[in-house]
Amino acid sequence: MLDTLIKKIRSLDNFSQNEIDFFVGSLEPFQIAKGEHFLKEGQVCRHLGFIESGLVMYYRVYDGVEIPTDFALEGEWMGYLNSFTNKTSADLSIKALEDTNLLRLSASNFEKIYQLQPRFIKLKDHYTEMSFVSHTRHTADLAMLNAKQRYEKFMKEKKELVNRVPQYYIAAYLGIKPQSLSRLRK
Amino acid sequence: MLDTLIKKIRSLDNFSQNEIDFFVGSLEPFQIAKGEHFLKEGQVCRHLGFIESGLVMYYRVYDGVEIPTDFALEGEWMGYLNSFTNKTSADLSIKALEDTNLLRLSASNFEKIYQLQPRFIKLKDHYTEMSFVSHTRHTADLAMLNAKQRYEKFMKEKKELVNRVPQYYIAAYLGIKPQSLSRLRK
DNA sequence: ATCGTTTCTTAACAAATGTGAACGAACTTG
DNA sequence: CAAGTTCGTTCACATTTGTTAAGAAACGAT
Repeated sequence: MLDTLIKKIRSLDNFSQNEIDFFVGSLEPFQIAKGEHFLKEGQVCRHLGFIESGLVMYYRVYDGVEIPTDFALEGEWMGYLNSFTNKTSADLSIKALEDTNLLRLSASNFEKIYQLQPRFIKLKDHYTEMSFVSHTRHTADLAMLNAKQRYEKFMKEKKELVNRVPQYYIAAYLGIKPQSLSRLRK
Repeated sequence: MLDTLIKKIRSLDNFSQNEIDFFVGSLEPFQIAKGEHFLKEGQVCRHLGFIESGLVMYYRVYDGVEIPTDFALEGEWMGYLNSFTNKTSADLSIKALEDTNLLRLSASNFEKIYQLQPRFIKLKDHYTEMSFVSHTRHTADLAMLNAKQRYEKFMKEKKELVNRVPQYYIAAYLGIKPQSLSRLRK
């Protein structure tokens, strides 16, 4: 999985082996047990994490109901960049839906990496873009498609999640009641 | 309106008068007529704009239908930061819903400002955060609230927009058919 | 001001989604 | 393994939202 990470970094810019090594050396292994939080609403996000294995959910609590806004799984970065960058308290939470192994990068280590080679900012910029684009897509889906279409699109585009995320979270993510999702599945 | 802008910038960090002057001097006045585009899908966003007067809409086209994802009005910054920062082609468009006056900041001028004082990056970081937060809120609203609740929330929180954005755009933004919105208004 | 176009409203009906309740399956915990 | 809990399914019924069509109102261009 580290290969994947390095490949991803290289694809962003032409970093030297030295720089890559320094970057990788700044990561620390970290585990989150299923159900535990990586980030809680109100906290400042002090790390980004590269997921080696497992699955996490970003969510917002609305009237006591957890509404997922995104998911991330092995081979992807996770964390709340706004909070990480601006040190503002997060307005959403991130928790593990499975036991999850991370390579964690602290804000202070990111600072050092940036001092060494400012082009590493591209990592953040790229990740911001990915995350923003995926969000506005989902928003447009919610605004434009009916429940059935949203579910079909989810099935088609998020195959990896279908059997790993509980139905009721998928339902909430799609803006559907669990019973209705159950009906659609027939 | 320039006062507002300067106040906003000062609120982000303790910039010197010199730096502020340099920043303001990098802006160029620019007009967009109602219906004209500031950015079209597929283009790279080469400017940010501070809106002096007017109103613009960010939108995505879905099956020939324009789905607004956000609005911006006088006193606010506009532009597609992902595209601006990463020089990637935009996956959404921005057009004026009213004749709009901007102070425009080009990517190359932003570069110069950043050379002078790297802390100006906070402008972008802050703006990214605002925009991301407002998006995930809207997403959660679409997923969680029914049409009536979404409309009521919009009426309450977006008073400035209610009478300036055409109904059918408000409807599309809220994920409702125009006829249904009309019914709700009674 | 007039004509043509676009936007908004209304209504009847159809379709989709929510609600509440019940039940069994699957998963935890002791 | 047993008991308790959570999760997923099903159903009947209520409510919301979409659809189609028509006309009224507002807007723009000549």
